[in-house]
Amino acid sequence: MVKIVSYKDLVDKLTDIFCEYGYDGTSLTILSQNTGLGRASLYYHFPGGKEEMANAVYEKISRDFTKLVLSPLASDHNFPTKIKNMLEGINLFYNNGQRSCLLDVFAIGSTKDIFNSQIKNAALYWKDSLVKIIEDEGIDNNRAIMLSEEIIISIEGALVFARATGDFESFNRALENILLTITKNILD
Amino acid sequence: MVKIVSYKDLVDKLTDIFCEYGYDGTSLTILSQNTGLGRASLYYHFPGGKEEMANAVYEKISRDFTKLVLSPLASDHNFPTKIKNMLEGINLFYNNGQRSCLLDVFAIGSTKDIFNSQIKNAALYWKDSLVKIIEDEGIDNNRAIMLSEEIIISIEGALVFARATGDFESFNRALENILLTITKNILD
DNA sequence: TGTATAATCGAACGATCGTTCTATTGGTGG
DNA sequence: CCACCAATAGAACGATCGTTCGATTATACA
Repeated sequence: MVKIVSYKDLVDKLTDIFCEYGYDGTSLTILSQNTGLGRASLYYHFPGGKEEMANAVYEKISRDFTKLVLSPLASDHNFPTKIKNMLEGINLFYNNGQRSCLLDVFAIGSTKDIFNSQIKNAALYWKDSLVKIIEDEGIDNNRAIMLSEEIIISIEGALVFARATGDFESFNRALENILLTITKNILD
Repeated sequence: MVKIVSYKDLVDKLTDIFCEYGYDGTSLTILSQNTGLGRASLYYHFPGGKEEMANAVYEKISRDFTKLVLSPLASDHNFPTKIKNMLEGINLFYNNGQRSCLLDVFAIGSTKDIFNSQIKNAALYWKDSLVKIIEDEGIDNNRAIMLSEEIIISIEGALVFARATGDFESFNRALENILLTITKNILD
């Protein structure tokens, strides 16, 4: 186990734990054992307890998503490069498809109502960003919306499929396939 | 609330509850309140307790999935009809995309290890069924595999996207789009 | 080196967990 | 009408939940 020596390490570890057990399935005992910190020590860093830990994890992955997935779309590279960089960011964010639970953890159980609107906003912002750069390539709005949804759907579906089957190489294949399909559809 | 008058009604209700709260998030108190049955009464029907209830729910949705999604693929209709019937089954199974949690509930938390292999088998069997009927249309194996994965990925992704955004009409649009794309790709 | 404070910990709290016990109700066949 | 059993429910069990307390150790600065 990687030794925890900083607050960042701690949040990283908490992320792994919540992903593995889910929010409701993660007990303070599990958190204590897997971090190596006593229960009271966890409350020293997060006075708000389990909910504050989940918030810290959510904020971390929210920042990661913005940095790795959204910011490439806002760069001034050409269209294929934007998509390519986004897909590479996706691969990093989801750890080659092996970390598909990031969304599920917060979309299920006690945390559902808390994070629902934030997840919705993130999904819609992602979609709008895609629509925008596709329209910039001369595609009309309706078709840009359709293509954008197809991209996101393919990515999320590839995650679900990879986890369900345990075939994580299918995730990389799916990402490559998306790049081929979208550039072909746009730049025909 | 629909009154529970049979064992089937009870399992249906349990399915709704587990979907809403997740396995770990579903307490006996919640189960008792939402079914209208006392805690001990639930144990009369399910001596194995919470885990047996989850098993009953899983077996129910497993039967539903076989009946609604898999059996259309094994029918003796022509190819487009098979796909069309499967997609209609998907729409019923997932309740117009509003019940996307069916898989997630069992793929996360305490139930993960129990149902992992069964979920994997179901996903692979689904894929193999698709590969088989696509090959029957004269498509070579590699391309049939690719197309099959694309279909499943699009369906699962559409579920995730619809739930994340709350836009459940997008689910129906995605299903229609799959039907168009696949029949066009196969019967060109 | 002494001291303030950051960081840790085990123990214990009340509440709730899943489960079981004992008793009571409702319907059905003799 | 009674006897039997399916089905119900409330109360209580030990265990674990998330949380808090009091006290101890490590660290950094004067």
